[in-house]
Amino acid sequence: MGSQKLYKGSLQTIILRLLESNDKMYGYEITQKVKELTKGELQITEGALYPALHKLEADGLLDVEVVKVGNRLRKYYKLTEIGTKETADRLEKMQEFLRTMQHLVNPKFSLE
Amino acid sequence: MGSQKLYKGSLQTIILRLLESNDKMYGYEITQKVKELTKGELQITEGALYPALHKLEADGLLDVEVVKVGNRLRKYYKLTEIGTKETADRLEKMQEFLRTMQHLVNPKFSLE
DNA sequence: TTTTTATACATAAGAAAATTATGTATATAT
DNA sequence: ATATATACATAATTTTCTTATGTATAAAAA
Repeated sequence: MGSQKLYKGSLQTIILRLLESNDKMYGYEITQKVKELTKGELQITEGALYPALHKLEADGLLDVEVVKVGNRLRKYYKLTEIGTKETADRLEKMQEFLRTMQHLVNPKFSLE
Repeated sequence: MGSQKLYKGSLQTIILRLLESNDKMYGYEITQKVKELTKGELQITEGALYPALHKLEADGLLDVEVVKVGNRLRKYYKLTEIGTKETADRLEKMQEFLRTMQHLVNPKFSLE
C-alpha cells in the first residue's frame, strides 16, 4: 500500500468509475474490486467507504437497493442519471489532474 | 483550476519536487512557479503553502535561510540531506499512485 | 497622486475527507 | 470450537485543505 494519503480526494471518483462499468455494486464488493484492480496497493477502509457512499447517495448521484442474500443484507448502489453525467465530469477532471501531476513530477524535466 | 481538491495530499510532494530541481526557493516563488508550470490549473493558496513549508521544516526535510531583499523579507527553503532522500521516496510513491489511478480511470478498460 | 495590484510573509476558523477504533451480525473455513 | 471472511455502520480524532484576515513594502495604473 503505497502512500495511501495520496488517494485522499479521489475516493468518490474511484467509486463512480467502478459503477460506470459495473452497473450495480455493493460496498464490500467495491473494496474487494479495488484491492484486486490495484494489486493490493489501495485498500479502501470501511470508515472511508460507507460515509462516501452515503454522501454520493445524498447528493443524488447514486440510487440504493437493499437486497437480502441468504440472511445478510447487501446495499446495491447504481448511478442515477445525474450521477452518470457527474461521473463523466469527474473523470475528465481526474485525467487533467493526472496529466498535470505527471508533468510536474516527471524526472525527465528540470523545471528550471 | 480544475478540481483543486484532487490535489489534496500532493502539496508536500510538489514542493519537494520543485526544490529538487531548483536548489532554493521562497514561498511566493513556489506559488508562481507552480501556477506557471500548470498553466494556471493549480493555484497554491498561502493558507496551504506556509503551513506546509513550516511542517516540512519542522520534520527536518527543509532548511530555511532568511534574506532581506530591498526592504522585504524572503525565506529561502532548500532540501536537507534527509529531505533529498525523502523526496526521492515520495516521488516514487507519487509515480506509483499516478500509474494506479491512470489504470483505474482509463476509459479503455471495462473493469469487469 | 492616489489607488490598485503585486510581492511577501503569517495565522485562525472552519470544512472535507480521511484513519483508527469500535460495534453488530451472519457465513464459511480450519 | 475458533478464526476468518462477508456485510453493514458510526464515533472520535487527525490531516490537510479553504476562506478570511492581518501586516507591510514595491510597483503600476488611474
